[in-house]
Formats: sequence, structure tokens, C-alpha cells
Amino acid sequence: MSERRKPYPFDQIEPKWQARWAAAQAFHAPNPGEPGFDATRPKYYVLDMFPYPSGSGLHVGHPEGYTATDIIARYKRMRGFNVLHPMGWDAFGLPAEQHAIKTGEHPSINTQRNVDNFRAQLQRIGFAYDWQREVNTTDPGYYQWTQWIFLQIYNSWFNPRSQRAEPITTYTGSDPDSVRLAYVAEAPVNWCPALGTVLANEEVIDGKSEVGDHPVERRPMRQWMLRITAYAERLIDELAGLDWPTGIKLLQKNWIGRSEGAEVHFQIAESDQRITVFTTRPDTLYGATYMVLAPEHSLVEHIVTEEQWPAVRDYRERTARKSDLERTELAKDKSGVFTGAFALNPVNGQRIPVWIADYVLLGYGTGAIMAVPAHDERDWEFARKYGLPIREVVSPTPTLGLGGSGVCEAEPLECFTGDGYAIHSGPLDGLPTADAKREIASRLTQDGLGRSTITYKLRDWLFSRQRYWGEPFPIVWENGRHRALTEQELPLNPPELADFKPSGTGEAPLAKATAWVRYSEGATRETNTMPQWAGSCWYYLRYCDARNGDRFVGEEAERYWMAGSINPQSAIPNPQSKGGVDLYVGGTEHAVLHLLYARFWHKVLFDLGQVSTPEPFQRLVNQGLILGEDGQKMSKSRGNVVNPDDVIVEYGADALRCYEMFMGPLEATKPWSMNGVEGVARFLARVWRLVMEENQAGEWVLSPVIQDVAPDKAQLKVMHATIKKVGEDIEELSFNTAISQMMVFVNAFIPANPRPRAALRVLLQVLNPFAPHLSEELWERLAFDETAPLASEPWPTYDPVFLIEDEIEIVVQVNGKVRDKIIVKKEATKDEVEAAARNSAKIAEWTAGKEIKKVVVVPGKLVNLVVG
RNA sequence: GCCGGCGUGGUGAAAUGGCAGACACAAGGGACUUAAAAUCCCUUGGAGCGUAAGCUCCGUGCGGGUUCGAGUCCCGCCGCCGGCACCA
Repeated sequence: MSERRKPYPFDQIEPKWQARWAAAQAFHAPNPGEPGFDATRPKYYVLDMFPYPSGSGLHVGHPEGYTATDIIARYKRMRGFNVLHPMGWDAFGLPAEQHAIKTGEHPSINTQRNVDNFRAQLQRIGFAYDWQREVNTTDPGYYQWTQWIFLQIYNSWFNPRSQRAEPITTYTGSDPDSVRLAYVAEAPVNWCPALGTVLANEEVIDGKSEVGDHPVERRPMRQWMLRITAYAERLIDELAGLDWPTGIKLLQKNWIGRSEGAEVHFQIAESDQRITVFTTRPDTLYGATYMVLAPEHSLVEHIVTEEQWPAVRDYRERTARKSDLERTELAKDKSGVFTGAFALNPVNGQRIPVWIADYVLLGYGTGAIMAVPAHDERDWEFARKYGLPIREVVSPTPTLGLGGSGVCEAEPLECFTGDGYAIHSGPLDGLPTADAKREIASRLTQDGLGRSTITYKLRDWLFSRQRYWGEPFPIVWENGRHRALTEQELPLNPPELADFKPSGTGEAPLAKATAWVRYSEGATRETNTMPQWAGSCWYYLRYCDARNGDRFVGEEAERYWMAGSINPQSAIPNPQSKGGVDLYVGGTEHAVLHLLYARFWHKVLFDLGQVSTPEPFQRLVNQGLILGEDGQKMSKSRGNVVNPDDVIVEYGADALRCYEMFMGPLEATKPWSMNGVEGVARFLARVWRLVMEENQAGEWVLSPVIQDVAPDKAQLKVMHATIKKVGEDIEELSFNTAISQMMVFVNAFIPANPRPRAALRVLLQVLNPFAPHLSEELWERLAFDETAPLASEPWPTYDPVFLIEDEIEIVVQVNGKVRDKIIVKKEATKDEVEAAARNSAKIAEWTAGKEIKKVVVVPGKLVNLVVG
């Protein structure tokens, strides 16, 4: 690209202001107790989802959300808030480790390089971050506290009576290890051979790893788990008070998957064993014609008959070998094997066969079901395939006279899964489904055969990884038992290694550091590391007090930034803030993982009295995806990735910022357009030329048309309308329309001669959050304030008086169609407006010879004449 | 299959139930210039009528409904995008 003249010298003014901000620490927010802290101002905490500093640097998707929060941060500062607006790095993760495996270079070196690059890129965009609060999850001063929080979790249990986490010392049972919020379990896990590690359910997509798309198989392994299921109820209920998009709330709700139903116990015939099932349709109990256990269910070996053993064993092995992917792919074609055992239906003593089948999952409910093929699609399909009986017990309509059970029980022709009325169900007959559920549950409870219960899809969080580049667990093993390190032993640093490869056996890379693993005579360290989510579960808390060496966050700082309270006695939030992070902006990809995990950790810390709000993020906004110029998702392979650095070189950081916001609504998915960037750059150049003009020598000098004259009436209206609209639009995160309004302003003032200084002052003030470099530069050149930068000016106020016209245009409609426009005085009464409308010659034409049946007058807006 | 979200000019989009298309992009025309770039001005939803100022009709995915009035609210479809998916 040939060097062409810049429409305005952004290449000089942007680095100049960035250097000044850095030198002055212009956007540092002091904590309570620090010099410069102003306790009279309310707090505003505006947070970005911190990035993983990848080797490829920023793409234009990053600055979308970051610019939105930056505008809010700068605006709220001007509005008199103490603004917390920090940035940091989610720097543990697989790519750095894989780079280390390839090159032998320690992952911290590569990570540091990437972090430096990301920081430089963000600083070139001119974000108003408080860089003194920068955090890095791989910094020992940070992960020390990640490990510390893990210990809080490890040393707690969930007391079902209080419904909260309590120190493990309050547990009075015999086996505290069985109730800890962090525990070890031998469980079938998602093992990914290619990555050499296990993965959380959430990290497995369609049977393949989310990272790298490698196949994943089930394998039983000893793993650390976090008891997030204990919080299932609260994680759902407490969503209600949050200002989150309803879609995200629903996603979390569905992920947690609460379902109400009942547990029912079935006795195994000729055995002392019993099977407990979970069902949401206990009202169909009379229709249970067989049972199914998950193939891996521990009861299987106790009940299977000798002659069925070979078939059962064979089926179990085949199932175990199947990856999740195969299990999903084969979902359409159900398979199973009869165990040879029979169970007794607790309500009628009927003998029904017990099968195993992989359409029943070990991890959900009790891992066993009663099958009611007449009223469940899956059971229906299975029963048809294996010729099992189908018994109808719910009728879609109240059928009178067919109540007598035992008679006339022809198999139904199709499966009916809706609600209806119980039939062939003894005492339930005739009851609508909801009543039948209640009735049977109370009967089962009375007879000790079952009870009402609630089940969740959510599983406990598999929290260990066989990786090098993660937080080591602050745990040692002695005589087969785990115990916690003391706080004084933190941070526990990972060992130096020459080779970062996983062993491939499922043993973690840390196991290779034998000297490190040996803790003492007879005690060894845990060799797993924590997943990447660990560090991001609490980084927003660390920002509140990022350099605190004694605590994960100082109490006073936490109380102020999270609860808005400067009262040491209580955490009663400031009425201006609902508490928590006031605004959190990030992508939808974190809707269930990060946001659920972080809420869980926060609630544990809240229960333990470590933080003062029950929820971390009060308001959440998802920015939409930015597509490539071709309308496709940006990717290296498509070659449609836009690098913000290139945009800055060509058009400047302010143009990048403004274009990102002008593209469309923040939450919408929208394609990039370089032409669009150019259009916004043109707007900024017009702002520049509103103040500056080029002299004969080609130098930029203050425009002589700028004079200290009073703006005229029309100009005042534009000025005040702009202050009003830009302010309101920022509050609503409607940045694209705010920029439109500023364009209207500029279009109105470009022809003005003389050009009133006062008008320019207003424009620079409202433009500042969007284009901070340009507006500061012009502010300085116009010398509006010799000492203070524009960024610390208060937001201008508007006077509605200037928005009202003396005469207003009224639309006159006939039968809802616009037929004329009339001008009336602003104080005209309804009757006067109506009279004026009737007086219009055009209207007379349209209403000639017709009867005016009705007149609607909307003051200041329109008159509608209804004729017939 | 289930649950969300979205359908408006050539394009990105705007519109507390009250003039559909603000603001931009692209396109076309003009001014300035030796020329180009930059800049400035004008036209630009579709169809039709008029020499002209202008006027008329149609138009927000499709079909109904509520209302004086619907892009906006309600019901039923169609299409696209995202999430979940044997969850008993």
C-alpha cells in the first residue's frame, strides 16, 4: 500500500496520549485507604472476560467487548464514579504446554512473550485500564491464592440443613472425606488419548475434545471432583435476581437440568437386592413392564443369572469399548440384554424382567429406570424391538367406565407421552396426571417404597488434569489418604522438567519429577494439576486488590468494589449499586462453563464469609461474534482474519474503536467491512477539521472560523439533543446510535461559519469515551482547560428547554394514512390541533363527501381522522 | 426432536404501538484540480403518472387477528443462526 497522506495525524496524536496516560497512571483507581481515594463517589466495576494470550495475538473480536466496556468506564468516570476497569491474562492452558512439548522451552517463557504482545496490542487501542491491577493466572503470587481457595473448598462440606458450605470441622459424621466439597472418586472419565488427559463433560463436544477435536473415550480413573451439584438448587434459584440475558439464564438452567419426580424401590424377585429408579412419571408406575439398569451399574453382577452371564459380560465389554461418540451415533438404534432377573412392581407385585441397556446412563438419576413403553418414546422403541409388553395406563381423555384394571388391556397403537388421566392403575384411576403423581408419591412414601425427589443433569465437576501447565494441587498423599498442605506452604510451584510430554498412561507429567513428588518419608505430592477454569473462577476478585500478599483479596477492597460499601461494620451495598461486578461483557461461549464455575466458587466463598455478595456478576452482556468480510466465521484457514494492528496503522485506534461500535448492536453477529472502517475514519477526520485547518505550508492550525459566539437556536438544539442521546445510548449500550447522533452533530456544524467554541466543547466531551485520543488532542489545542485532561471533565448536562421547538410539525392522517403535515404552535390545545387538521385543503379533499366518524389526536405527534 | 434468537433497501443498520429506511457503506451525477487522490454538493426502496413544482399506489419472510393506527402486540406457518440432545 502506498503511503498516502493521513486525513488527520492520528499516527502522532495516538502514541502521544497513550504515553501520557501511562506516565500519569491516568486510569488508576485507588482502593479505600489509599491516597486519592474519594469515598463520596459511588463505585462502578466494569469487567471484561480476560483473554487467553494466544500466540496469534488479538483479532478484531477482542476489542469489540473491550471497547464497549472502555466507553462505559470512561463515561462512568465522567459521571463521577470510582471506576474499576482492569485487565489480565488467563494464561494457563494447553497451547502453551504443547508449544513447550514441541520446543522444550518452558511454557512460562512463551506465555510471557504472548502476554507482552497482548498488552502492547491493547495499549495501542488506548484502553483506560488500571494496569497496576493486571493479573496473570500463571504468576505464583496469583496461583498461590487459587490453591488457597481450593483448600477452602477442600476444607468445607455442604450442610444440607443450612443449605450452605461450612468448615469441615462442623461435620459430625464419621467420614469427613465423603462429604468434602473437593473429593477423590474413581469414576468413568472422558479420557482423550491424543491430548493425554481427562476432560470435563463440558469440554467434550459430540464425543470429541473441544480443544483439537480428538476422539474421547470413557475410562475409570481416580480423579479430583468438586461437589458443584450441592449448589444446583441455588445456582438455578439465584439466577432470578441477575440482570443477564434471558437466553443465558435459560442455558444455565437447562445445563443444571432440574427435574422433579420420585424415587421408587423395586424388590428383586428371589433376592434381597433392590433397584431404586428415578422417574418423572411416577403416575405411570402401573404401566412399568420391565426395568433397565445402566450396563456399568454395580447391581448388575449381583442379580444376573448364570445362564445370562456370558451375554451380559459381552454386552458390558462392547459398551465399555464404545466411545461417547459411538454411543451417541448409535442412539437411534437401541440395544440391550436381559439379565435373567425379575423385579417386583411395588404397587401390584407383578414380575417384570430386568435388562441392561446403554440408553440408560449411569450418571443420571440412579442409573436405573422403570420402563413404561406406553408412555415413553425410548422405552416404546426398546420394547418394540425386543417384544416386551406394553401396557397403557394414561388416557389423553377422561374415559369413563374403562376403569376396571385387568380387563380389556389391548396394547396401544402408539406411544402417548403427554399428560392425561390415569387408567388401569388401581387407586389412581381417573386422576389427572398431576394429581396422580401426587397421590402415588404420598402412597409410596407412606409404605416406604419410595419418595418425591429432585434430580439434576448437572454432574460434579471433574477438576483434575494430567497436564504440566496448570496449578499443582496443594495436597499430599500418605498411606493412601489425602491431606491438605498448610497455607504457609503456598504457593506450591510446579517442578522444573526437561520434558513436558504426558506419559500417555494417564499419569500426569508432574509424576516424572520424582524429587518434587516426594514430600517426606512416606508422603508424596498429588501430581494432577487443576483445569484452566480454576484461575478464571476468581480473577475478578483479585483485581480488587491485585498486589495483596497476605490475602486473596483485602476485606476492605472486596467490600468496596464488590458490595459498594465503605462501612467496615457491614456489607450493606450502596443503593447506587446492586453489588457484584456492575457490568461483565464477554462472549456466549462462556455461558455455561466459566460463568457456572465462577458462580459456584463465589457461593462457596460467600458461605464461608470470605466475600460479601452471593453472586459475582450482577449484569452480564454478551457481545456478538464478528464475522469476516465474506460473512464467514473468521479463521486462519479461510484467510479472513482481520488484525487490529493493521487497522490501527491505516486508520488509527480511534477509528478502530468507533467502527467496532458503529457496526451494529453490540450483541448482534455482524460482518467486518473495511469500507465501514473508512467511513468512520472519515467522520473522525471531519471532527478534526471542525477544529483544525491546513494552512498554505500544509500545517494543521486552529481554524479561524472558531469564535466565541453564542450558538443559534438550531445549533443549541443539536448540541443538547446530542448530549441527551449519547448519554442515554451509552447507558443502554447502544453505541451505534450514539455515534450516529455525533455524526448528525458534525454534519450540522461543518457548514457553520462562525463556529461557536461552546459547541465544540460539548462535542469533544461526548466523543471522548469513543475516540479518546482525538478528543483529548483537540481539547488541548482549543485550550478549554489548561490543567485538566478531558477524561477527568464531568459529563455535560443538557437542558430540555432547548429541545422544544416553538412550532411543531403534526402529521395528519386519514384512516391511518399520512395525507398532510401541518405546523402548529407548541402550546396548541388538542382542539386547536384538530381544527387546524380539518382546515387543511388536502385533508378536505380526502374527506370530501365522507363522514368523519372519529378523530384521534396524539399531542405533539399526529391527528388521525377516521372516515367511512 | 427440544429450547432460545433473528428475518427491514444493493450492504451494515435505525425506528417509547404514531411520517418505515435516521446514520453510514456502495453506486451514480456534479464542483474544485492540468490530472488523480482528498474534500465539498446532489440523487439513490420499488412501480407508475406529470413538461414541471409534485402526485398516486405498493413495500419490514408468509398467512390471519387485535387497534383509529402494527416493522413493533397476539395466533399459525416458512427460512436462517446458536445451544442442548437416549437426562427417564
